[in-house]
Amino acid sequence: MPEGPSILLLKNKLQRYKGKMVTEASGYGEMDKSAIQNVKLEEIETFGKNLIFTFKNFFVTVHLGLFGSMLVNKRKKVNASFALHFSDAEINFYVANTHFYRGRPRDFFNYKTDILKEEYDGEFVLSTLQEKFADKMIGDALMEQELFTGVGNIIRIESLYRAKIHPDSLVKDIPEKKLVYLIEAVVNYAYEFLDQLKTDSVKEQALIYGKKTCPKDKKELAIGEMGRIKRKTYVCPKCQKMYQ
DNA sequence: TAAGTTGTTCGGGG
DNA sequence: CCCCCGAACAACTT
Repeated sequence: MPEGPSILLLKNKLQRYKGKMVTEASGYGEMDKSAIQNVKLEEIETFGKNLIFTFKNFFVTVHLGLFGSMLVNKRKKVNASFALHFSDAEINFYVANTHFYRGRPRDFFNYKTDILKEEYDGEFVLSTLQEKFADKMIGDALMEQELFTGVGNIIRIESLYRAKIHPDSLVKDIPEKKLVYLIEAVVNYAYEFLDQLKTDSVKEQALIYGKKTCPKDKKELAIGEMGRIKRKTYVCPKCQKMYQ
């Protein structure tokens, strides 16, 4: 279910639990939950596709993968993999991967790469992209969470279309101006995605993701796996330039 | 009904 | 030691 914007939306929904006491944690996940007992939930944050629950000396990340979901004060038939309990409420996660960290999130995660954070730094992303990912195809590089934290398949497809770049173009062959435009398009579209989630219209409003033809000239899209990554890719071969 | 999917981790081989 | 790739995992929709 989730790319970065979906996780940010979940975070926003949970803000009312900030400052509340967590009475206990449960779930079949293997993470040690013994420290999460009668502790105050100090912050709820995100980093890319991770939801972060911050306590005084530790924090827990929750990642929903492809099939995960969250319910507040409701339960599914299947067991939760992780749950936080309050005196009068509960947050349940299904098919979620969790990690326990001692310390603070900022000491572990580089907020400069998170497409939905204030601290996002497009210049840092650009220079890292050119230095460390020059020989990769841009369609693959966009999925690297250490560089484009929070980008998933939909944001990848849609931002490449907006920037008119073919995903199989090597980073080193793409003019810097185009990369700058792409990096801006990623963030702009991520915020559009966030808005569209509120009306459940992400797929409807996508320009080429899940579509058969290009909205510009109604020509057929190329659809299939491209690059190294095993994800379905949508491209308009006419609009999106292959740099080489 | 079987296939497809907004994702990551792990381990083996090169 | 690093990179690459395939397998594994899981639940829900069409």
